[in-house]
Amino acid sequence: MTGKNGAGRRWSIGELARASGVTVRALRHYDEIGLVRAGERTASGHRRYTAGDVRRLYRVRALRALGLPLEEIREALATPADALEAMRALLAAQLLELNGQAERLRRLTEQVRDLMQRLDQASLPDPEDFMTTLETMAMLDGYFTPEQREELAGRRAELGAEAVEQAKARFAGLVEQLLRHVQDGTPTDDPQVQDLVRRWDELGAAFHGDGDSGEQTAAAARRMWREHSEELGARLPWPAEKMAELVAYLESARATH
Amino acid sequence: MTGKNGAGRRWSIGELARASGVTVRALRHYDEIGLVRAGERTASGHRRYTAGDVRRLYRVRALRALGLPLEEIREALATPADALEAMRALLAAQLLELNGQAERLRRLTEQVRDLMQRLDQASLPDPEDFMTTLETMAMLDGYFTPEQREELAGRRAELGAEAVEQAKARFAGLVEQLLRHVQDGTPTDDPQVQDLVRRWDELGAAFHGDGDSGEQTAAAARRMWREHSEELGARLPWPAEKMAELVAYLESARATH
DNA sequence: GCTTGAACCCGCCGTTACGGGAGGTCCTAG
DNA sequence: CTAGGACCTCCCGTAACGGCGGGTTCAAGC
Repeated sequence: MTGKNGAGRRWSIGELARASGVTVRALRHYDEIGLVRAGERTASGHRRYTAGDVRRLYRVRALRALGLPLEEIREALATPADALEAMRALLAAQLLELNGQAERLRRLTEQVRDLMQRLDQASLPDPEDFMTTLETMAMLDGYFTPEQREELAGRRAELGAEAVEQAKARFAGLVEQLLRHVQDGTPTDDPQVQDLVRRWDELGAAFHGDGDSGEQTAAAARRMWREHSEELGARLPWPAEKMAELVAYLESARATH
Repeated sequence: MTGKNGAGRRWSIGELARASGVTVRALRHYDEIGLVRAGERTASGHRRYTAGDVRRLYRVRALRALGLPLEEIREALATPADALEAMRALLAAQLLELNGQAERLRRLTEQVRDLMQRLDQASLPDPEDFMTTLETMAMLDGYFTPEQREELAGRRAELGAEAVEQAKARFAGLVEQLLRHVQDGTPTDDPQVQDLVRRWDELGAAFHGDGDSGEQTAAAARRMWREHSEELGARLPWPAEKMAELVAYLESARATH
């Protein structure tokens, strides 16, 4: 009787907008990018949407509500055969994507919470301290993977605050002694120096962990020190250039096996 | 001795990019929007970053890594006094934001998973069926709040698949009987009609739930039927215009108390 | 001093999914 | 016949840069 597209209701863009809850602007956008075309136009150019167009719009909206980008929706709807298979693939991919996003969100939330905790409990009086913490965080970002950062944070929590303070004190002692050797020009293969370096590395290992992943973390830390000794040194009670020398001295000492 | 800004190292934009891991383009962008300005320029216009600029960059990167928009970072860093309080507020707001995003992600994931399940277990052979499901989902979106959708899904799961099928069958019976009354022109206050309407509403209540929230859900459903009887009716084994009439008939019957 | 390749400059277009506005045309009711 | 909606087509703006193109400038080697 009636041809496939000949008869049936038509919707103006405004009517369709009201019926579907999509804005007129968005409908025009979908038309423009060819996602949901108005099947017909009046002589004067007004859009006329057919029932088929309306159904397509609803499909698009459903997939959009799942968070899919318009481009992927178009591709999925463009597959006439194997439509179900395409959908399965699309949804599976989206599920992966969402899981990834959830994971990133989890990490971010964790970091923000951690930072707030430091703000609340740690050094109350000095804004500079906190700012410096921020700066250091950004540096760490470039060198450690998220997993490594998580491990480091976990290990610090595990050791406890007083153990960390104790380690810092021991670290300060090592720095003082080593700086004196640097000053005196003691050769790096001197047994005393080697012993100090060994204790330094052991101290670090408590934070980096052991085994292969611990070694990678330690390597990342060394690389960071090598490339940023100035900035990192500025936070310590010794002059930055001294720290740079010290880092070079340490590397040299380690190189002598 | 040396003035506050007179001495000290300067970084070219490329050096700073390599040292910080930020791209040259991003650095120029930060400069352009006034977020991290190069404190100096050479006579020919090349950017020279001072140590202060570098520190500011690291702060910005740290806050950016927490997901904060550049505009908020600028505002937070612009607060000289009360910097810590500003940080606290900033992070607290960000935590709320992240929680909101996580919640939306959870909902999306839930929906995608649900849809995949339908794809896998339900009507395998017909792509049209699934597409129609999609279309219906988009309609529901406009009428039910996320909470209502969740409740509806929960109640359906709770009732079980066979109970849902049984309800559908009873629903079909009611439609047949009511359509006959519409055909015959039975007045809507006829006791038989009123009884059918009562049974109809009871059937719906099993899905909508009871109490105030159930009534709101039911009202949303009625509104949807009123405004979309054509499209929804197209999925049922009765002609769409018959369903539109039926909806009007039902409304009239309910209006006669 | 000159050349040359790398580094740097600025300005502009593109990305997503539309929002919003300008300026003009069309439709329908009174 | 006129008023006021509804509709049309450009076009700019969004966030945070990426990536051109075309033109200086710098630093090192000869």
